[in-house]
Amino acid sequence: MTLKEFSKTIGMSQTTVSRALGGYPEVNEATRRKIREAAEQYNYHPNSRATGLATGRSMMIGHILATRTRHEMVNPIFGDFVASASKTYAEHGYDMMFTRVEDGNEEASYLKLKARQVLDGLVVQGPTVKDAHIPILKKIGIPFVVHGRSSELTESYSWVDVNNRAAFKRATQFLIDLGHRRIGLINGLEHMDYAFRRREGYTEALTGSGIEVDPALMSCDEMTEAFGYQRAQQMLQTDAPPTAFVVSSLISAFGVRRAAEQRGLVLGKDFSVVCHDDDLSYFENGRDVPIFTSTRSSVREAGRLLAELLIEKIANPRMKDRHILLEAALVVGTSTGPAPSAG
Amino acid sequence: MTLKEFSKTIGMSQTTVSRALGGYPEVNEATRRKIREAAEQYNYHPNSRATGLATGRSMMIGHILATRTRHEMVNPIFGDFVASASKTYAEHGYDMMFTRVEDGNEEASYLKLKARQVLDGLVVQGPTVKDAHIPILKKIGIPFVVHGRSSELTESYSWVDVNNRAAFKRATQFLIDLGHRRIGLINGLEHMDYAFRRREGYTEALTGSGIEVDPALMSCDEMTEAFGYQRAQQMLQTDAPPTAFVVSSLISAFGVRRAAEQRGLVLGKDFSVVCHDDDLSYFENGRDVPIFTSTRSSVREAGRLLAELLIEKIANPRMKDRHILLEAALVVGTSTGPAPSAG
DNA sequence: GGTCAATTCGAAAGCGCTTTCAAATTTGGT
DNA sequence: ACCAAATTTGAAAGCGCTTTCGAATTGACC
Repeated sequence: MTLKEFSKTIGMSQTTVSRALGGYPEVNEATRRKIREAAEQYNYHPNSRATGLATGRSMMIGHILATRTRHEMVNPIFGDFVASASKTYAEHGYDMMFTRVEDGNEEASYLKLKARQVLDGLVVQGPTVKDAHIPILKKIGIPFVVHGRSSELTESYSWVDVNNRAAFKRATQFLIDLGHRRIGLINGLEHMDYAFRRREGYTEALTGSGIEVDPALMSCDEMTEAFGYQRAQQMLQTDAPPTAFVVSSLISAFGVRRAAEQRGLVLGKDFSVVCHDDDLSYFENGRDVPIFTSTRSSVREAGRLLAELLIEKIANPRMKDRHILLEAALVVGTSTGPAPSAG
Repeated sequence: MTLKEFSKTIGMSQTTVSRALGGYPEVNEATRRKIREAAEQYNYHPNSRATGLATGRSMMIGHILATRTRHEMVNPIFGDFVASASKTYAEHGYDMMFTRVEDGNEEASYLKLKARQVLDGLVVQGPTVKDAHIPILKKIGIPFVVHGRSSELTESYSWVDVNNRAAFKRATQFLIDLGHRRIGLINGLEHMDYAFRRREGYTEALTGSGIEVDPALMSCDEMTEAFGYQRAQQMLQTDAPPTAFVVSSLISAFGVRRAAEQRGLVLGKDFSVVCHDDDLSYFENGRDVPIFTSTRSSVREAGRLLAELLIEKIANPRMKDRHILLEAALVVGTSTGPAPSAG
C-alpha cells in the first residue's frame, strides 16, 4: 500500500497524511490521531527507500566488522554491545546494519559507503593503538563515534570508552595493598588500544609502589580460556611464581584459575585473581556473590551511551566532539585475598 | 556525484552507464571496462536508495534479534554466525541489517518490515520447539531461512541445522561404550529446539542400551560456566554420582570440569566429558589437541550455507523449500576415558 | 555503396515519498 | 455575521536511479 492509495482510502490528501505521520506541527492533533489509527488498521508504513530518497537520510547506522585478513576473530563483547546499541537506535527510528571493511582497503570501502548513501553514521569498535579507520572517516566526512580510543592519534573524534588505565591501576594496587609483590598480567593483544592502556595502568601501579616490572610476568594474546591457562601455568612453574594475576577477561580468568587449581592452589587464599568483567549476558561472574574480584563495566551501558551520542552527532554534524569516559567499578569477589607468603 | 553528473563527465549517456555498471549484456565489453574504470576514478557508486526504489529490491538481508522481554541473552554463537553470513552476503552484493522483534509483537513487527520494504529476506535464529516467528513469516510472505528447526511445527520452511539429535546420541553412546552407566546431561534451555533435540538423542542412546533415564541427572538452563559448575557439583555430591557428562556447550563444560576437579577428580580418568563445540573463534577447545571430546560443527559453515540458501530463495521465491542437515563430527580429545569403576 | 547487426543515445516514465506553494475550507472569538 | 487564525487540500517538483522505446550511430561484411 502506497501513500497515494492509503490517503485515497481514508479520504485525505497525501500532504496531510504525510505530515500527520511525520509528526509535523501544522496538522490538528485529532486528525493526526485518526490518521495514525487508520495507518495501523491498514498496516500502512512509508516505504523506507522512498522516504530516504526524498529526505536524503537513510535512518540507518552501521557497525564496522573489521576483517583482519588472517583469522577473523569475533570479540565476545560484540553481541551484547550490538544488542544494546540496537535498542537505542530502534527507539529513535534508526535501523542498524553491518559493514565489512577489509584491512588495507578502508578508504575505498568508506568512500563507497558514502557514495551509496546507505547509512547516516558509523560506529568503530575496538580501535588499535594507532587506528587506520578513524583518520579516514574524518577525512571522508562520515559521522562516527568510536567505542574505545586510539592512543597514538592526535585528531579529535567522539568516543565512549572505559577508563582502562585507571581500572587496571586500581586492580593492581588492590593486589599490592593485599601484600602481593609478584603479580602476573594476562592481557589481550596489545596493539588493541584497550589492552595497551591496561598494561599502562598495571605498570604504573607497580612502579608507583616501587615494584619492578618483570617482563616474564606479562603476556598478551587473544583472550581465550586456553591462553589464560597456558600462560598462568608457565608463570606458576617458575622459581618465583606470581601470587596474583590481573587478567583482561573473565574467560581467560577461568583458564588462570584452572592452571592454579591444578597445582593445588586455592583461589582467594593461595593465589588471587582480579579480572575485567564486561558484564556480558552469557558470562556471569558467579550467580550472587561474584567469583572473581573484577573491574566491572557494562558493555551494554557503553552501547547505549554510544548510540545516543552518535544519533546526536548525526542530527547535528557540526557538534563538538564529545568524550565519555566510564569508570569501572572494582567489585570484590572471592578470588582475592592477602598474599600467602606475606612478610 | 549522481549518475547524471557522472555520465556527463565521462561523455556518455545515463542509459549506457547504468547498463554498463549493472552488468547488462547490450553494452560492449570495452565500453564497460572503460566506464568501470572511470567510476572507480571518480568514486561513483549508485545511490542505494534510488536503486532500491527503482528496482523494488533493497539488497538487504535482515537477522532477527528476538528480544525476550525479561532478560536479554545474546547467544555467544551470534557473533561468529553473523560474521560468516555477512561475508557471503557481501560477496553477492547484499548488505546485512538487524531487526529487533519483541516477544508477543511478532506479527506487527513483520508486517511493518514488509510494508517498509527495507529488506529482501530474513534469517530466523535459535527457534524454539514451537516457534512463533516461522508461521507468521510464512503467512506474511517474507522470504526467510531458519537456523535450526522447530520440532512442533508442521509447515514447510527452509532451514540449515546441525543434526543435534544424532550428535548427542553418538556422544552418549560413545560414553556408554566406554563403560559409563551414569551419565549426566547439562543442557541448554529445553524450550529451544536444539536443546530439546539434544536431550532426545541423549535419552535415545540410554534407553537403546537399556540404561534407565534418571531425571536427577538431567538439567537445563542458560549455558554459562556457573551453570555447568553448579549442576555438576550437585550431581557429583549425590550417593550415585555420574561418571560422565554430556554438555551442551564448551563454556558450561569449563564449569563442569571445575566442579569435578574441585572434588579431586581428574578429567579423562576419573570422569569424562563430551561437549558440543560450535567452533567459535573465541572459544578454542584447546590449542592443538582438543581438551574436550566434542561433537563439533562449525557455526561459521552453517552461516555461510544459510546465507547462500537465503540468497537463492530471494532470487527465486517460489523455490521449493530446502533443508540442510549438518552432521557434527565426534572429535576425540583428552576429556574421555573408560568408566573408573567399570565392572 | 548498401545492408544488417551491434551498439549507443535521448527522452521520458516510474519507483513512493517529502516538501513547497497558493488556494480552499474550517474554526473560534467577538 | 465577520475576520483572523488554524487547518486541510491539490498540484507539482524533486530525490537518483532503472528501464523502455524509438532513433541514431557505428562497424562489418558482401
